[in-house]
Amino acid sequence: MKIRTRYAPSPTGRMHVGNLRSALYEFLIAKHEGGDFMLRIEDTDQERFVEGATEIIYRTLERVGLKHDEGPDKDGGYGPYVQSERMKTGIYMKYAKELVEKGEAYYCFCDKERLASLKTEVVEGKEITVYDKHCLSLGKEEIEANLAAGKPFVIRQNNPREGSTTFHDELYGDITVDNAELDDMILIKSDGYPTYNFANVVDDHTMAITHVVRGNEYLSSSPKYTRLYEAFGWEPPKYVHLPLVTDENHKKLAKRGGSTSFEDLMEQGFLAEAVVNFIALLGWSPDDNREIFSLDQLIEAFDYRRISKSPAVYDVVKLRWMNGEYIKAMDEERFYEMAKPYLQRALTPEVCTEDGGKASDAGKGGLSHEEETVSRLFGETQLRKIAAMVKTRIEVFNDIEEMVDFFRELPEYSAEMYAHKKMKTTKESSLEVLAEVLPLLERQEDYSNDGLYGMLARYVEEKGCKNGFVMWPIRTAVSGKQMTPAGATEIMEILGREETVRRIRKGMELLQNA
RNA sequence: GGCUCCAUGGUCAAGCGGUUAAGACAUCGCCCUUUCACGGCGGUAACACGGGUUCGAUUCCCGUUGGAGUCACCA
Repeated sequence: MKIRTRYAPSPTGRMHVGNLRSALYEFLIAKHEGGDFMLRIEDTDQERFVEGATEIIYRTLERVGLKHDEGPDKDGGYGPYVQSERMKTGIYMKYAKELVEKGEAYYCFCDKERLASLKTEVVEGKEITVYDKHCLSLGKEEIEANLAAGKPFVIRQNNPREGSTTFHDELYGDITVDNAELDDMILIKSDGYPTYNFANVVDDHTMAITHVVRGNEYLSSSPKYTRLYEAFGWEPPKYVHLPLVTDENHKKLAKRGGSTSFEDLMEQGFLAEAVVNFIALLGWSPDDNREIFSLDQLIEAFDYRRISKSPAVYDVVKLRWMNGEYIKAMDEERFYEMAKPYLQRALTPEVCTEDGGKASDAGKGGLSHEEETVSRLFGETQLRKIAAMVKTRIEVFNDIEEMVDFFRELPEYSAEMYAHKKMKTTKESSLEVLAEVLPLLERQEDYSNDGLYGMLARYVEEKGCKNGFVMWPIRTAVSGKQMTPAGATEIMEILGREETVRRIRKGMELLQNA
């Protein structure tokens, strides 16, 4: 039988990496065996609904390449695919009533006050209530009367108090729970909407989902679902509960708390492919030692039996590393196009960016003011050179700015930076070198990297010292940085003679006053 | 607290009765080098504990401890 899986998010905000990983695994499980993957929007909670959240879901799935075979925008004959729309068809109420008739569910008219009086204890700030089946004993007439009077009601599942319920999970095996543990959960809310729990079961069944894949926070409520399937006389789907993705404190990843949403990651300059690759390995590993996988390779390799059972910490440091690997592997042109906006932002003089509005207003067709300035100071050729320097050294695009901002403006730096034990340089030796090199630079005709390097190499030879002895102070003077994405002469080539000379003079000044 | 699940280095993890217990990230050191980085090489670092079962347990069973999840008219 063809596998059918679904991703069933509720539109309540951005997608965090845990959600995204569920979607990915659901997609992979289906696609690995040529099955179908569908998208169902679970918007039964009108209060938590966030405007635009559905669009975020579409955009994110599209961006990472998880194409759904069926969904709100792609009817596969099992629609509608949005729960609020399904509700209009009366499907949930119909099934709920079926259960009521079978004695597997019942109307409940208890109000908030009565429910509150049921609260037994407070544990870790959470109130624990167990419904006492009070309304189960209501007579038919009473129920009819209440209904006729328009009294608000919910429909509750009627779980047995005796015995136990067992369900099978593909990863965790058989799990058995005493029925006494099963609360009579609400199926239909007083606003007429189904609860997640109920809608889920009805939809998964009516949409012919074969594998229910979800986070293992649902593991403990699964017996209730199983009871529902049994009550209906439906065959339960195969369950695959996924190990949790946690934060560094080993707590379940929450929407709030840290920037763990996919959108955040994109804003920080991560690549969608790298994120997908990384989260695929959070809870799953291939049967070899490979770590870099494209989505297609994942589909090929993904055997869900190899999903682990223990939770995985979401480690941004490793994600950064992996992103860096993807950046290094990118072709030059694509990298340049992606890096360009970051470079421009970093290289544009403050004046132009101080007022963002102005900067963009200035662009009357063609180049914006910002682009104009950048192209004047750092034309296309220069930009490309800088991009190439930075490519193998960054992990995320946001790293660019800090790495290249010195091109725009020499930062304040300490004279101590000139002293480097490994290079055997001191402040004195540095001053001497700078003073000797300055006239050579002023005279230098070929101001290319090669030309400059050749000239300095001759100077080094005459002086009879090591390369670094000369290069270190020069690089320090022209960059003012401990670390730069390139060597001294490459930097000089980009800065040009005038600016280099200015910066070296400044360095000498700094050393003289030190 | 009840219930459920989980347990190999700091992190991701391989292992599925007999291994010098892989690999990756991080970290440390060395080499390379026009600093750093990149790259190359190497090091430190783990089977939570206690009982069984077995000729032999990281691996199977039980318990302990620890961690997590869950206990809503949220999903």
